[in-house]
Amino acid sequence: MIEQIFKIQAKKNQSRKGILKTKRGAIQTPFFMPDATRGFVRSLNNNDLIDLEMGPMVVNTFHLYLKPGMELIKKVGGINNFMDWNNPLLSDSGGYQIFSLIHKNPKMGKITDYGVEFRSPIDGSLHYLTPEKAIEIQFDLGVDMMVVFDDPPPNGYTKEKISQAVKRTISWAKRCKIEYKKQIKKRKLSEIEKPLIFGVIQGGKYLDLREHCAQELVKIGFDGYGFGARHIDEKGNLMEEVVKTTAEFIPPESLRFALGVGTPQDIVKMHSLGWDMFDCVIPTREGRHGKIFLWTAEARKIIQAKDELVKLPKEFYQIININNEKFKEDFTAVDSECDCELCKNHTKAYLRHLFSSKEPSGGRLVSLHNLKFYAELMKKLREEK
RNA sequence: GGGUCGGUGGCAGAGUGGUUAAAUGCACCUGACUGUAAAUCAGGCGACGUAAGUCUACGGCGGUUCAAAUCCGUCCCGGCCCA
Repeated sequence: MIEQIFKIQAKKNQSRKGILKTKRGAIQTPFFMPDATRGFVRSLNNNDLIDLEMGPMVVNTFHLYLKPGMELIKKVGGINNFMDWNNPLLSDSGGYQIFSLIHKNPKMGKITDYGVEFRSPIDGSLHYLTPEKAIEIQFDLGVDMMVVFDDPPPNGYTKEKISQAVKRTISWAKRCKIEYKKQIKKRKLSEIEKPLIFGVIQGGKYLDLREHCAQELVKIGFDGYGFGARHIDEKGNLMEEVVKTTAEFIPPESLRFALGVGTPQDIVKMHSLGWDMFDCVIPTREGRHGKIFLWTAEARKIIQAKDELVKLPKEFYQIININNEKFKEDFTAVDSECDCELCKNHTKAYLRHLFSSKEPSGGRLVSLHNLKFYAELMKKLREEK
């Protein structure tokens, strides 16, 4: 009998809480992973991330394969060693780069049913990624959780084109699973040592395509299933019905990974609809750009009082832009109730000065604050009765 | 004192008769960012007006011209060279 890797501890309506076991330790769900795409969370260091107690991070197959390259990573015994990071890691497969590089700019590569030719954003050189190769690289990285190579089309594509991407995603998922088994055998990995693997459900806004994709992936069998492509519409609003129904296509005992999600609001909503894992660049990227996430006074009270977060008003937080002129002579703290490095030590006026002077420590301070905000949010979701 | 080059929007700096409210960069203001080609990108940036538009502007004043930042005269200011 194989030990259960994901144990649901509590379930309320559709949202759930549980414990996920990985080779580098257990993780309570729901959780949010900061993106350390190239082996680092921009502007932060390991101690920052340990202090935040967020758990795992996300690294990227494509970016690490390009730089520093797999030869070097194999030499140091994997990406955890290279990063000096002993907590779990999840690697994304490079599938997203089909969307972010090629679908957005066809000059960046070519997609075929067999694999994908990428042009390196670093030096323009050509690289070929197949489902098999993406899996092999992720084994070489030595991560705890990996993702299949998938094809995430823009939501604006025709149903026919999205259907084609679904077909490709399913076929690639099969090849990934075969390669996954092959690698485990080849590397003689035990049940405890083997990484978890996630399928990714595509289908855009079309429920029948999502359903078909999910069914086929479940047949192949994965430890968890991701929501692929964008979960929001052109206006940035959550595609609630699609997200909700897709979760229902996934067996309850499997993990549900909302890739690239998202805003605090989207995370809360998707968790309430049955999703367990999240990752996004928003807290760090927007942090580097001067956008600060702040609890409203009311939400802060609820957070501290251990009330139900879902009962919060729709706007439980606000975002300020520290670059705005109105903060020029604002000598108050960003958030007087927050105990992060930024809020404890600096005024808004000083932080604005750091940004105005293009001093990178400004972006670092806000990234820290924003991740703390996300950490508090996730903790709150886990504490919900 | 003589010669010479020059004075353009917050700054730097193009433009040498009409296509110029004036390139470009910086600064400044605002916005975007969702499995990171992003310490990036987009828009705005003389005044008044929602707008069409109107007015005021290229050191000062005065000319030439249908038309001047651009040509002429003169004055003021600055750099360099000579005495």
